Amino acid sequence: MDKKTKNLFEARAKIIKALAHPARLFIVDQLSHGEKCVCELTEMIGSDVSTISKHLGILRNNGIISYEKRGTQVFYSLRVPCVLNFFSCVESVISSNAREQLLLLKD
Amino acid sequence: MDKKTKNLFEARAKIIKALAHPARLFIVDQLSHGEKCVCELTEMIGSDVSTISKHLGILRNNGIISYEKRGTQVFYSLRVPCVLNFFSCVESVISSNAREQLLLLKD
DNA sequence: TGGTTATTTGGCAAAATAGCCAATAATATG
DNA sequence: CATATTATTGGCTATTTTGCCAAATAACCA
Repeated sequence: MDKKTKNLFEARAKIIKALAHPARLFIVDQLSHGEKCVCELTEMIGSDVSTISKHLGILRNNGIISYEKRGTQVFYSLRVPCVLNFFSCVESVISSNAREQLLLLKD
Repeated sequence: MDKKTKNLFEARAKIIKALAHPARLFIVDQLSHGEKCVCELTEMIGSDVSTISKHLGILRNNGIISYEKRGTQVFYSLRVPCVLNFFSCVESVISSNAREQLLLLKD
């Protein structure tokens, strides 16, 4: 694999890795319904604020979400809505796996 | 976040995590052109066979690829082609980030 | 059967990730 | 200004992931 190809796939993996966490997927899902402040997301997820802030930082640094500061609050929104397309495919993988499991049980 | 929601997003993250590695993305990309044996993928990627085999195991265990044994070789193929849709979105994130970088340089 | 090739598995050390607490920064408000 | 609120950052430990080597497994062939 030449260097250029390697860089390409590393860049792609970096973006996907930024999404590869339950809390971060939940955040993306929530932001698809409109902007949310850190406190709202923290409330919903139920981890420490610092933890949520770090998750937001990962999504932000990878250009998946954007933010706007208003007063003491920071509001995040989805910058690249196409990531929502991931969900339907992931869902089909999950149900396909479940069907496979059922088939195996029949043996 | 209730338990059901938590489980849902954990299941989704597990699938996405399985894809979140340069070598594994490369494998998915290659398999989109047709089945490949472990030796071919190993040759292309240039890591140890055992490393490639473990990557394949992760994709396989998450239902993203399937395999068929023929003789001493094992041929892998893409089980859920919709994961290829990820690439175009990821690409748009990357180019959007690049444009953002350019804007920042102008300041 | 013995040897060869292809692949997987076990085990280990290094690196990356996650999540908490404490400390800091920024802004609003009395 | 002092204090409260909201969010980010630093630092730490625990956990997970990665990738190599060595060993085991499987199928083919002489």
